[in-house]
Order: sequence, then C-alpha cells, then structure tokens
Amino acid sequence: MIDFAKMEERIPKGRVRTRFAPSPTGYMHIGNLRTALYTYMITKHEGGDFILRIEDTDRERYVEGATDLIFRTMRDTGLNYDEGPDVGGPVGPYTQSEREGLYLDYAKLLIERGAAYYCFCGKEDHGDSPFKYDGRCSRLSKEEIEANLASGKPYVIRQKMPREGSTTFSDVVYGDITVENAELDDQILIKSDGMPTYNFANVIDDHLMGITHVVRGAEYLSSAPKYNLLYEAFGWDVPTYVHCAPVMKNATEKLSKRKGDPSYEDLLDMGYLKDALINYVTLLGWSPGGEREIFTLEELVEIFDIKGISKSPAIFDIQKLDYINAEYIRALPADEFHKIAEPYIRQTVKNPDIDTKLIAPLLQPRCERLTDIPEKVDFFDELPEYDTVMYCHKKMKTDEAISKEMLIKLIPVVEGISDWTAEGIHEALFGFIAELEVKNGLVLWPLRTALSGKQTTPGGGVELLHILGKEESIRRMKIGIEKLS
RNA sequence: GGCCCGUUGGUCAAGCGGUUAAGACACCGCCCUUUCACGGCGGUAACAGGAGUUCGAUUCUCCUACGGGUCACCA
Repeated sequence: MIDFAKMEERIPKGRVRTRFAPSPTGYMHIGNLRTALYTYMITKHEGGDFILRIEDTDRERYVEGATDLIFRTMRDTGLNYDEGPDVGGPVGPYTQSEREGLYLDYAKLLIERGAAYYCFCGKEDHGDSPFKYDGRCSRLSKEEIEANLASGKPYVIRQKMPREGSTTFSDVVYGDITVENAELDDQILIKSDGMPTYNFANVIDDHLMGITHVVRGAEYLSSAPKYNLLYEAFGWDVPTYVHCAPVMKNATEKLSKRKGDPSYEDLLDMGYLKDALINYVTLLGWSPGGEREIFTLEELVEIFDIKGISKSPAIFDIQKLDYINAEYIRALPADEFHKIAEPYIRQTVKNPDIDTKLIAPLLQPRCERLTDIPEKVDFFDELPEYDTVMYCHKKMKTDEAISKEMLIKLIPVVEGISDWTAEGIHEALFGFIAELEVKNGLVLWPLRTALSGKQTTPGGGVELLHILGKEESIRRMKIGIEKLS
C-alpha cells in the first residue's frame, strides 16, 4: 500500500501547473497540437509549469517509437516542458504505465469510502440498458465479494454514481454545466488487467501532479461530472477546466489522420513552415481580438487569453494556411530562405552551372509552400515543349510575328553583352528598348517566353538571361525563332 | 434513443441590449508591373428559423431545425 500522505506532500502548490497528456499512437494530430499549444500558452502566460505526461495505459494501442516522436515534436515546436518522462521532475514518474501500482491503491481507497465497488460482470454483461451498466455488482454482499476475490475471479472496479441529485461543473469556455446524476454511468476505474482507465488515471495523476488547469478536447465535456464526483470522493480540489472545440475537416467531420487528413508531420512535408503552422493552428478556434494575425510563439504566450477560445468547432482551411505560410516565407532573411529552398530547387534543377543563389530571391516573394518550388523552376534544366500561342499577349501587344522579329533583333544584343551581371544585362536590354521606342513588354514578353517556354516564371527576361547564361539563352532564343517560322 | 454542447458571409472570426454588424483568407474588378506573385484601391457576401422579455435584440429566455460530442475493460 502506498503512503497517501507522502504523495500529497510532493505536490507543488501555489503556481499554475498544466499538462499535455498524449497517448503514444504515432503522430501529432492537428487538434492535439492545438491543445498542446493552448496549454503551453496558458501556462507560460502565467509563468507556470508545463508538464508532459504519456498516457499509455492501453497496451494494445501502444506504437513503438511513438513516445520519441512526441518528445521530438514538442522540442521542434518549441513547446518545452518543465517536467516529463525524459526530463524528470518532483511528481514522477511521468509515464502512466510506470505508475500502475498507484491507481489500484487509490481505487481501493474509494471502495473503502463507498464511492466505488468491485464488479465481476463480464465484458458484454451490462444489464438491461445497452448504454449503461445497471450496477448489479454494487449490491453484492460483503461475503459474495470476498468469495469472488478469494476464488481469483477477474474483476474491474467501478465508480459508484449517486442515484439522485445533480452535479454541476464549471468550464472556462463553456460556463456552468449541470447534469442529472441518474444519467451517469458507473464507469470502470480499474480494468481487469489491473490498469486504470483513462478516466481514472487522469484524475489521480492530475491531482498528484498538482495540475491546476485541465486543457483538453471538448469530447471530455460529458465525462467531466464523473471526474468531479471522483475529486469530491477523495476530498481533492477540482481543477479549472478548459475544454476546446474540435478542429474539423468540414462541417460534419473532424480532422482525422485515419481518413487521410494531414498530421503536423505531413504538413511539414507538404512544405509548410513550423512557425506558420503554429501561428495558424493557434488562430483556429482562438482569437487575439485585434486585427493582427501574425505572431511568434513568444508573442502568443504574451497575449494569450482563455477568453478568446471559441465554443464552436473550427474548420481547417488550407488556403488560409497557405497565405500565412507565404507571409512567413517572405519574412525569412534571404540567406535563410536560400538554405531551405535549395533542396527543393535542386529537385528539378540538376545542372550545377545554374546558381541557386540567383533563383532563390526570385522565388521567395512568390511561393506559398516550399513544395511549389520544383515545378516553378523545372525549365532551367530543360526548355519544355510549348505552343507558340504563348507568345501572344494582348496587354504586351505581342503576337507571333512581332515576337519572332524581336527575338531576331535581340540575339545580337545579347551576344554583345560583355558585362554578364544583372546590371549589365538590364542596361543592355533597356538600352535596346529605348532605341526601338517600344513598350518594355513588347521586347521582354517574347524573350521570357523563349527562355522558359512557360506562361509564368519566377523573374522576368533579365533575370532569366542572367541565370541561364549567354550561350544557353541564345540557344533557346533560336529555338523560339525556329518555332515561330 | 437519453444526456450535453454548438450555430455571425464559402472559411477563420470581432461583437458581449442601441454599430452603416469589424478585420483576415478566398473570390471578383481596377491600378502598378517585363509574366505570375507582391503591393495599393474597391466590390460581392452573414447574425439558422419562430416565439417571448425590452422603448430597442446578433447580443437575454424558451421552442424548433440543423450540426457535433458522449453513453468502451480507447484515450
């Protein structure tokens, strides 16, 4: 038997303490990430302790390596925890499977107090109602219980709910919620394998770890009254509840990895920046109130207010994420952008003579996701097949005939450029344009088209000339003339 | 089915008894421009419905509709 008084002594008092308590199932859902973010922000806004607890009481669902993934993701996102399985702390262990012995002792304490009872019914044996256990084992005599226990009959421990009255609990986002006790099921606290259920382990651990604010998904709203009854039976303080509405894929379905919706890791692979993801996910279901919407994690911690959490579900909008991601990409220092963009550029630009440092600045203001990059720059390696209608542009006043003429005139100009720098090329081309006394587009549109074979490109004729080099550029211009003949 | 929760434009959302009902994304138009993008300007678009309470309801109450959650020896 554990020493209950000693367990109480370990609990840090007088400060905000929260926990993020995922189960190791293998990846970080967006909804989970958001809960972690809110929990962290609430805590750090108050200068409190943020704890990571691994909820692995379900042996069947355990996924190898999932715990490490959680550790890594938390670090990666900057959600640094003060206490946890791999960092220790005063109220460990922080992995529920390592706390196994505790729960049974607390459950027995509850039995002594008449708030729980042994149940020897089988899994399918729930009585009359398909939705609720009928409580028959709560009426077993002391002798029957002893006999069952002595014979080694498998048992679970169930919470004994009051038959009358009602229970009210308070949630910071949903307000006061009251339910009739008669509606409450005698839920299982200890499973027949001796492990606690989530519902029980949670209450025990939250108390024993000194958790002051319980932040979790709204799916737990309906079990909150049962938790309150548990706290009450133990004589413990009830924490502040913060229930968060789910993140949805559409009006009727939650975002779910199982149905192919992206997880945090997937989104990273899809070319979204970590900071943009954090920013966007925080805004899903929470509003800072003002008009600004780009914030770093540190800034969010500074301004986070529980009052801004929304009661209704929020639909994940990838277009808005795209926008926010583009904002983050543009805000990156040029060299840093080059560093992260280079591998994406190199996916399609294999030619080592082409300088990615020249391409990156053209890309930075015009890409939403890093994964947009390979397709945007693929023409550098090889001029694609294209149709000559691409040379026609109403606004530029170009058509096929004019384009051909311009390209022919441009070749000697390009050949004559001795200073092959952005400035040198620019000077030569604009000098030529001035000489002809035509609109810029009349010359530059055909040039860009001939060099790229694409409708849209990062950068215009001058930049493309510079990057491709004189020889290759002239080769492509000649191909253009050929096509136009 | 019982119980609980939710509902402001396509989406995220502000609003907390009196507003021309913010803002952002998306969309559309115009401008700028060597394309696209960026940027600038402008536009379309919302209080789920019905009863109350009130001098006055998007805001408060009730009902209905719709949606979600929960009722596991999963978390």
